[in-house]
Amino acid sequence: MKPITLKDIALELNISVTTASKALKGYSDVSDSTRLAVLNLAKKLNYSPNSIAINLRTKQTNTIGVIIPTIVHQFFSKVIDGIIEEAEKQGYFVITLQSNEDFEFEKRQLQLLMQKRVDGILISLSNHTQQCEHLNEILQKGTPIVLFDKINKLINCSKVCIDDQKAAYDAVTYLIEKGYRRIAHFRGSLTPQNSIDRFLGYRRALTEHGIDFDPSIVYLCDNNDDFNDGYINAQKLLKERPDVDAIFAITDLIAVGILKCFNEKGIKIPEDIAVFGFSDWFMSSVVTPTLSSVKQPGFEMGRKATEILIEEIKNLNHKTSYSFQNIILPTSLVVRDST
Amino acid sequence: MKPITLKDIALELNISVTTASKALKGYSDVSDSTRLAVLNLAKKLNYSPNSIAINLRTKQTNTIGVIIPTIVHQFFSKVIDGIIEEAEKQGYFVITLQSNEDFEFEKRQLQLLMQKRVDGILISLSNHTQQCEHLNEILQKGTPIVLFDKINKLINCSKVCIDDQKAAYDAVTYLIEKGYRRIAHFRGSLTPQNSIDRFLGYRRALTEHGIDFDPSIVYLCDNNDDFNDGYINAQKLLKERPDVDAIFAITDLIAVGILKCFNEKGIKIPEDIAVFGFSDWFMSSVVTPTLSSVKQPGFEMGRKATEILIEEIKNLNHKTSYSFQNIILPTSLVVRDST
DNA sequence: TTATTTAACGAAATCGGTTTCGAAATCTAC
DNA sequence: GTAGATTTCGAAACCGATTTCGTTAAATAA
Repeated sequence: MKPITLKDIALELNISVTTASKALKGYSDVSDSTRLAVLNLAKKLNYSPNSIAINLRTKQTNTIGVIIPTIVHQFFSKVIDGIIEEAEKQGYFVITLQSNEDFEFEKRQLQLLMQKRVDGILISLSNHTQQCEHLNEILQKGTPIVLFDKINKLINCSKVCIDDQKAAYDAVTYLIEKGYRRIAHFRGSLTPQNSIDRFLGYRRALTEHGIDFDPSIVYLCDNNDDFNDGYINAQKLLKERPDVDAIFAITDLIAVGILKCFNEKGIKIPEDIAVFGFSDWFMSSVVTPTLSSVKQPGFEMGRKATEILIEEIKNLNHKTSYSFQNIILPTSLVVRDST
Repeated sequence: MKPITLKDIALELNISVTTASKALKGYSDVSDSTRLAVLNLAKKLNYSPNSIAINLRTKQTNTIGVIIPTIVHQFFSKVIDGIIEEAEKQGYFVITLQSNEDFEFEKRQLQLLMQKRVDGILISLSNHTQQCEHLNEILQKGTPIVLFDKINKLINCSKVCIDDQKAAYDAVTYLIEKGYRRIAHFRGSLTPQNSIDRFLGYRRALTEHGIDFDPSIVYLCDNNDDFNDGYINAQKLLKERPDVDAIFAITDLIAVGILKCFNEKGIKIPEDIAVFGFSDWFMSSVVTPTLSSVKQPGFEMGRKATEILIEEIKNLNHKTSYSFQNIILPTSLVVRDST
């Protein structure tokens, strides 16, 4: 019932706890005979060192904390997958918390992780996070943070993300090259950086290809991940602007909402109107018609962010200096039937 | 840079660490003046007790471990959501690991969690887990385990799951009542209990409604979550058994694979053939036609399993006895256009 | 005045390891 | 045979908090 401790081993072999510890850790000032005896008994008793005791002494928990807006989300679950895989490879555990896109919640979760004394933190900011004092405080305390996906350029730490503006630019450029001219944008809420960047990429693609930017065909979807927002705005667009021949949507969920509306109204995709999504959820490959989308490397983003974070943790331990990294992961277009 | 400790507070106030600790924990043998001084200084310095030190002394980590086959899976991410929410409410952290449906991996992950000294473990068994010694060992050591979703009845611990057989029975009964007679089953691999149970429910529904069970229209999908398995077997079925008028699929992913095949071949759903899925993924509400499915309460399953686990942890701490619980959560049918 | 509470505090042990430092015992060299 | 080196070990401090137990001084009771 009670876990085996070094004391048990020492007692059994009539040696000190010190010697038992040294034997297991390969110190040279232990005779071969005692070392062997300790090793054998440890194996026999299935001894496993109390990691909490080690944590206390080394001030390391081998644990990293992750905060994401929500876990029930294809993209974020892929990120978590990448995080867990890389962390495990390097001997770290992962504690996941959700911010529910709420700034106060996010602050609280960071507090909890700090109390838990995690070695480092990975975070994708909530859409309502404008200030960054709560993150700077933690950085000052010497706990490394790596931002991913939804980042804030003002925070002085490593970051892993995609180039949202370029990705959007590429998608819209593709539509233009396909011959579409009246391209609407179903944008996300106004404050998040990636929502802004995708909009900017959309606008730049238009202007650079000699198409006037028309703000009246930019529809606002307050919630990036609510397919009803896509559905409802699609109805609106049909009434208001029948001249639109393509839509670039901020997310696949919005795009799928659009598809549903069009399917119900008997509007042909992509003949009457084309639809381009963003994120390449699995769903997009099975809806009708299959949805063109921007492929976002979720797994790799999680993996890379974790790699950088653990690197920084180790550098801090060895007191070697390092500089922050700013990784932009490549995206690509997945062209399907909807365009 | 360095976290504030009790020692810092004691030093500053010229009192002992003991008194500082007592002041913070509300002991009565501390004068009001010193108590106030400690409390004020603690707040001023933003003192937060070192949880690792407390963990070491109390032998509690306030952390639970979770092992699931894969996190990139709508059902499991909902379960995790429920787990995290309930755990957080009760002051626990959650460490998530994946077994990748591999028995050896599962064993290893359990070892890791035990080394980490988690207070309890939640696990959904991999499809290749037949033996249960690795779990019994842990239970003997006094670490509570709660099985969920993919359980093993032979393991003596609490369990939270659905009645797969009844859920399948209900779905197939619905099809029969709708007038379908030649109902095929796209079953999952042969060993997992829920795969077996859903098959048994299917068969029982047929026989109890006077329809002969025909093993030649039971198609094997080795991987429950590979929609290609559904796609390929659907092609096979079209060639071999054009008389089939409905399919009950083991998962939504398989069902969506079937839909894709039928859509491509121009087969009308549900007129020519109906399709019923299982799990009610979000995807099912947006494919064409929308897919009827069995609603599986993922969030509630995670929440309830966590509630039971923490209850057991607390009972163990207080040395009060308790008995294992066996919770069967209700399922329901979500009827859509595919039937 | 003496005996007995009571209030307020701190030394020390504890949790389970790690690491420094010193000591004893054995061995080598001259 | 003795000085110095080597081998092997363990006492003690430490990580940071908790808790038991004992001590001192003041307050109360007899």
